[in-house]
This record gives sequence, C-alpha cells and structure tokens, in this order.
Amino acid sequence: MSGDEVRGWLLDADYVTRGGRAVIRLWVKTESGVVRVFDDSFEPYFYCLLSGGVEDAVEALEALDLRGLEGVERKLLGSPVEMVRAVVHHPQDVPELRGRARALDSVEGVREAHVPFAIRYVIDRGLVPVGLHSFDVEERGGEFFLSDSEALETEELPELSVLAFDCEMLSDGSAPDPGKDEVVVISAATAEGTELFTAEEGEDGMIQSFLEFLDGVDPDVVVTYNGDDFDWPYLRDRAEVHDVDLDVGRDGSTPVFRDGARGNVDVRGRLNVDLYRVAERDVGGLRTKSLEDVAEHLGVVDRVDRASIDSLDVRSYWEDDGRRGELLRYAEHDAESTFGIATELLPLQLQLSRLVHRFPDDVSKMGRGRQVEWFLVSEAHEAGEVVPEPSPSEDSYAGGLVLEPKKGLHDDVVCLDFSSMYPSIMIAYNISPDTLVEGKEARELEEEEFFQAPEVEHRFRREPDGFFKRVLVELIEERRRAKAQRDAVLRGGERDGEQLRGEARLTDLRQRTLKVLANSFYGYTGWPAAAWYRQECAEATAAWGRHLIQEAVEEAEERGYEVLYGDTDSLFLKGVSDGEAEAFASDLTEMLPLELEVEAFYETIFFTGVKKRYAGVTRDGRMDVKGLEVQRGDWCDLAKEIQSRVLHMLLEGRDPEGAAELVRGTVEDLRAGNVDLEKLVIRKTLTKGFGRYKSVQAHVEAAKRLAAWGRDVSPGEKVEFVVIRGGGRLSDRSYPVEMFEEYVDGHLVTDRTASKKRVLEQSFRRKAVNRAGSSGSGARTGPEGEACDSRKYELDVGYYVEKQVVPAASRILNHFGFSDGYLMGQPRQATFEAF
DNA sequence: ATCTATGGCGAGTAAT
DNA sequence: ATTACTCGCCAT
Ligand SMILES: Nc1ncnc2c1ncn2[C@H]1C[C@H](O)[C@@H](COP(=O)(O)OP(=O)(O)OP(=O)(O)O)O1
Ligand SMILES: [Mg+2]
Ligand SMILES: [Mn+2]
Repeated sequence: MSGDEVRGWLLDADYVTRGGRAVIRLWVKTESGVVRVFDDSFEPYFYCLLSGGVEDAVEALEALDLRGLEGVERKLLGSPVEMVRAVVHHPQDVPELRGRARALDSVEGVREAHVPFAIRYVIDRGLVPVGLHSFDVEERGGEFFLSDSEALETEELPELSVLAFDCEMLSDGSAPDPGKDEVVVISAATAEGTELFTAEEGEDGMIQSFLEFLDGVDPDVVVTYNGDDFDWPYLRDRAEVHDVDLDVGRDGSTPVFRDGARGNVDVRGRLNVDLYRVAERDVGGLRTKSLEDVAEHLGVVDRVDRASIDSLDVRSYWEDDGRRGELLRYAEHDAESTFGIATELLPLQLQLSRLVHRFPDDVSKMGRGRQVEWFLVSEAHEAGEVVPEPSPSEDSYAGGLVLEPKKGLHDDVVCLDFSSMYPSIMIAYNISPDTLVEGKEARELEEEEFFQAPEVEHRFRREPDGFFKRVLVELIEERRRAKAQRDAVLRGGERDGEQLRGEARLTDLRQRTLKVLANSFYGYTGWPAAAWYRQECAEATAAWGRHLIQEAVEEAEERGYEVLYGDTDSLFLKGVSDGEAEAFASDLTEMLPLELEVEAFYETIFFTGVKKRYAGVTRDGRMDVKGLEVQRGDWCDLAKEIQSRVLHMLLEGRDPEGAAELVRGTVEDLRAGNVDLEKLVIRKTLTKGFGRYKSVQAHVEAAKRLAAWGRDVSPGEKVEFVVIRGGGRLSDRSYPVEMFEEYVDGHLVTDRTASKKRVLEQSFRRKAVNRAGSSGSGARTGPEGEACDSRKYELDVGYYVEKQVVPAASRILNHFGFSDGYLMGQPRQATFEAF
C-alpha cells in the first residue's frame, strides 16, 4: 500500500454499489485529468427522535434491518436532545426504513433521511463542492481509496471544459414527437469551436458520432438550453429507438432521468446544467428568456441577421438541398450561443455551489428557497444541529411600510436606503429559529437577555449568536464585496466600452444574486414549506424594518427635510444640501444598528401620486424608472416607447407641452395605420391550465384561439396577442398574433393554410422558452395539409389609443393639465374637467 | 409537483 | 356608477 496525494477540484460526488454496499465516489479534477477517489468507510444514516427513552427506541428499532444504532446527542433549534442515529446498509433502503421507523411508537419522528447519500458524505466530511482539496489516498486494485481529506481555502475557480449541444428535429405540422420524428442535426460547441452531426447517413450514426465526440472531448460540464425538458429526453427516446446506449456519463453510464413537472437529468461525473433554468431565475430585465434574447442580453453573440427557423419548418429546410446549409448554420449558432451563455453564467453557479454545498448541476435547478435550505443543512451539521420539521400554518403577516408619495415634479432629491436591510436586522437582533423564545420561558427572561420586536413583540435571545446570524454575517460581507466590485468596474468607466459593459453586467448580476439570496433567508423563515419555517422570525424582521424606517423619517423631519416618499427601507428627501446628505446617512448609521447609504441624487424626480410608480434623472445623467409601464412586460411596445419619450422630455427637457404633442402625433399615426404590428403586440404569461382560471382573461382567450387553430399551448408560455375591432368584451377580441400572416391597412389576414378544426396530437412539448423566442412551433398545415379560408380582421385602433398609449402617457401628463381627451386628439377647451 | 416573503397598481369581468 | 374579485407583473 502506498500513500499518495490527489490534489484537485471536487467536481461531483456519487456512489457505486459493490457487494451490496455503497461506496462513495468523488470526481476530482487534477492537473493531469479527472481522477476518481473512492471511500468505502462511510455509511448512510438518519436520525430518530424519541418519544420516550433511548432504550425503548433502540429495542424497537432493532427489529428493523439496520446496520447499526447509536444513541447520540444533537441539537434541535439550539437545545440539546438525545436521539438515535440509525445506520442503514444501503442508501436505497432509506425510504422504506424511514417509514417503518417513523411508524414505531417509541420513535417520534425521523430526521435528515432526505439528504442524498453523496451529499451526506460531502457535508459530514467538510468537503466543498467545486472546492480545491487535498486527498490522501491509497491505491488498491488500481483504484484510489481515500484515507484523509482536507478542503483548501481558495477564492479561485477551476477551469472547466464545457460542451454545449442542441438538437434539431423533423416534425409534421406539430411539435416533434420522439416516437416518430427524427433528430436530423446535433450541433455542439466547445472552447475549440463548433461541430455538426447530421443524419444524412441515418439518425443512428449521427447519435453515435455525437456520443463519440462527447467522449473524446470528455467535458466537465455539459450545457443545454431547455435540454432537461426537451433535448435530453428526446435524445433518450431516439437513442432507444435505435438501441443505442446514451453513454454520456464519465463512467460510461446513461443519464438518470427523474420525472417531475420539470425534467431533471443527471450525468455521472459531469455537471449537466440547463442554462434556461439559470436564466429564468437569475437573469433580469428581459421580456422573454429565449436562447437568442439571453445570448444577446449577455452580449455573447453578435446579433447577426439570421432568419430563425421555426421548429416546424425544420423539415422543409432539411429536405431542400439548397436550404439545408441554412439549417446547419442555425443549429451551429444555437450551440455557440448556449456555449457563450455558459461562459458568462457558470462562474456564479460555481460560487453558489460552494456556498450552498450542493454541486452546480443541482444548484442550477434549485429555487432560491431550496438553495437557502441546503446552505442551512450544511451549516447545521457543523453546529451539531439536526434539520427540523415544523408544522406549517397558513396565515400571513405584515411586511414593509410604504409611504404615500407626494405627487409631482421635484428637484434636488436625495434617495437614502438601508444596506441589506432585512438580513442586517436579523443580524442586529439575533433573529433566528433557534433564538426565538416563547411562552413562559419568554416571560421569565430578564430584560437584558432578549431583544423584543416592536408591534409583534416576539422575543429573541441576545446570546448566543443564532444560527441565521452566523450564516448571514458572512453572506452579507460577501455581497458587500461583490457590490463594491461592481461599483469599481462602473467607476473605472469610460475606457473600452464593450468589455466594460460585459464586466459591469456580470459583477452586477453577482451582487444582485447574493443580495436576493440573503433576502431569501428572511423570506425562507416565513415560507411554510421550509424546514426552518418560523413565521415569527419573518414577522419580527419586517416589524423592525417598519420601526427603523419610521425612526429615519422622524430624524429627517426634525432636521427640516421634506419626506417625499419611502418604500420599506428607503427615503426620498427634499431640502437636503449636498454636505448634509452624507452627514444624515452617517448619523443614522451611528444611531441605528444598520447602515444607511446615500443611494442617489436626483436632479429631477417625478412621483405619479401612487406608490411604487415614479421616475427620475440622477446627477450623473441616469434615468431611473420604477413600476411604470416602461418597466412592464405586459404592455405593448408602442405604449412603453411613448411613455419613455414622455419621461425624457419631461425630466430632461422640462417640456410637458412637447410631450403632449408627441402623444397626439402618435395617436394620429396609429389611427392612420402607420405603426408596425410588432409594436402593438401585448404579451402575458399563461400561468396555469385553461380550466384553472376563475375569471375570463384576454390572454387566456387568445391562447385558446391559438390552441383551436392547431398550435400546442402550455402553461408557462407567453401569449402574444393583438386586439381586434368588434363587439363584446376585450377577451372576445384578443387574437394570437401568430394566426396572422399579413398586416395591411390596419387589417389582419389569417394564415390561409391553417385549419381551425384540426385535432392536434399531443406529444412532446417544447415549452415556453422556444416559443417565447422566435422559433414558436406554429402549425402551418393540418394533418392532411388541407387549406382553409383566410379571414380578415380589423385591428382595434381605438383600444390601442384609449387603453394603451394614452393611459401610459396620461399617468404622467395628467399632472400637467393634459386631459385624456386632449391627448387623444380632441381640442383643448372641450376637456377641461379632467384636472 | 412547485414554491423566499409582503405591498401594490391597474386592467378587466361580473355582479350590484 | 360602484364594487368585489381575479390576474399579472413589479418594488422592495
Ligand atoms: N426579493 C426579495 N425577497 C425578500 N425580501 C426582499 C426582496 N427584495 C427586497 N426585500 C426586502 C428585504 C430587503 O432588505 C428590503 C429592502 O429592499 P432593498 O433595499 O431593495 O434591498 P436590501 O436593503 O436588502 O439591499 P441593498 O443593500 O441593495 O439596499 O426589502
Ligand atoms: Mg430599498
Ligand atoms: Mn436597501
């Protein structure tokens, strides 16, 4: 036996079964390649809480087929508790044994049986996913077995090899069906460039070539865009048709497909990351999250003029020798875009992975709440805490305080805002599920032993530091550094534009992600499905927030400043001189246990008169718009564009008259039919199945029309519709824009070849992503390709004038005496009452 | 099966 | 006309 060191990055962990026993397998990326390190000394277990004594429980548990039992002391929300650790033979035995243990009278409950075996190992051994480690190993039978391990501190991230892929498949008039529709192109992109695999010589061979290529590249990370729900399961089914093994695992295994509302595909030894999931959760400021949109937003591809190919048209390109090249370039471009997005988004996923103590493929698929939970699970182990299981309750609680805004235009306004308010409150008042004291115990505490929340009066021990405080201190610090980094990039300004913008975007994404994660610790305590659910914690945090902002308001007023508005942790003040702003902020930071920051100086700001809707121009020339239609994805572009121009004319040019004329001119253009249809499309998400809506909604009716027309529609999808003239409700006149082929003279003509009556076979559905983008799968012909009559509809110009453009502009201009009637084109005097 | 939280606006439907 | 309610999206 020889002792060796394996030094490298922990990429993944799983286990193999040998002789009925589970052996941990670590995938470690070293300088000389990826090495497997085994550990056969670790056994799966869970905890049993006791109803009575340890002996009773042990005796009862002995009847089960357990490998071992051990009385241990662990903490439950800070209090030491005796319990039994039940060691089992194999991870697969856990579900059954947990159930049988729970059924025993002497066992009150089971804990931590849900922690996956490999994760249990990583947590218990203090390893860090994607972290650098030194493993002492011994060689046995040509394999490394671990004898000792050490996680090494570093901020550095490993350089991982990435492969992106994307599939194109044939179909007949509806979404491709993996039972019969072949994949004809697989495009792949790596750091070396792109590679195309085509089915000219058969799908079978193409899949095999792709698999060989993947094997040769041996990527650490495989990325797709919506692959978990589409490309992967489709490829699985096609491979099955040809009896081909989809052996993409690093150990030659096929992926593990887990069923669920959303797909979950696990590739052994590699990280399978579906970037659509990541973009959906982390990338902000986009109306839709299609591959193209996100790639362009992140600046990873040049927006080339490339006709995007509808998935239903793939056949026509494929079968036409003259156009096949176009299809191939399209496929190649998709793989490149996916690869490019990975380059931008993966580093943050790797960092989150370290924080949360789960591997990046899992983290990338988790909601923020579960990320918080796994973060806590690993911290809990270190603290000897067992993961709790509270009983959920339903009622909600009061949140942040929003002040009534003072309507109108204001000059020289300072905006102040507390840094990381709720997390800082949780730290300052030691708010945590394990520091909460209730009932008799709470009443008996001495005054100096606890903090008591205003209004709601929940009490928290001052000592010792709670679980959440310990965790949040570090996370807040990490976020503070990330924000400083972003600000440094922004200040560095001016230099080279393009690269700087990319850098600013990424550092901003990082600081924002950490901020939201930190705030999610607060939200998590108020989430009924959370293991550490304690509504009192969330409620107390919000109550202290209301208290602190009111303190700040009082102080501001005492100093003679006018409070124009405030939301949760912010204040907009007028009458503050330049020197006073920083002084006010630092004085409050001294007075209160939180940091108050000067967030912006507004040269001019306009409050619409309702909460959460305002716009301002800062001294450095930045325009901030909050809540207004400009920021919303469910208004047509024309209305948004006009509102944006009105705001600029008002705030930068002080020209409400000019702005009103602009609106009137636009109304004229609209009535004359001089506006692109694209600017009139309204988009709203279909959030649930048709049958689950309790009220009639325009976008839902539009979606039904789309479905009746033959297009597969599913929840999560953005419905794009326009409004047609006619009688009845709006919802009777909302039509999916996809139905129309022509727009001339204010009239829309439906696609002639479409059939309204055809019945669509339900098959694999390419979900929201694809159709939210440019490659919607609209049916062009019925199953028999029969043509049907085209129909002509007239656009409801009046709707766009009265319900889109004018309301958006009027929100601002009514304050300056312009009535809706005037904005719509009527002469001035007729409409004086509107003021 | 999924889900961090609450406050808030504005549009539309349907009942009054 | 008013009002209660649902829905989607946004601010924090
Ligand atoms: N996404 C969210 N989830 C839960 N709570 C939130 C969320 N966003 C904001 N809040 C709550 C908690 C915040 O501390 C508080 C004030 O919001 P905000 O000022 O935007 O963030 P912040 O104070 O945490 O960070 P910052 O340092 O950027 O101001 O509102
Ligand atoms: Mg704020
Ligand atoms: Mn804040």
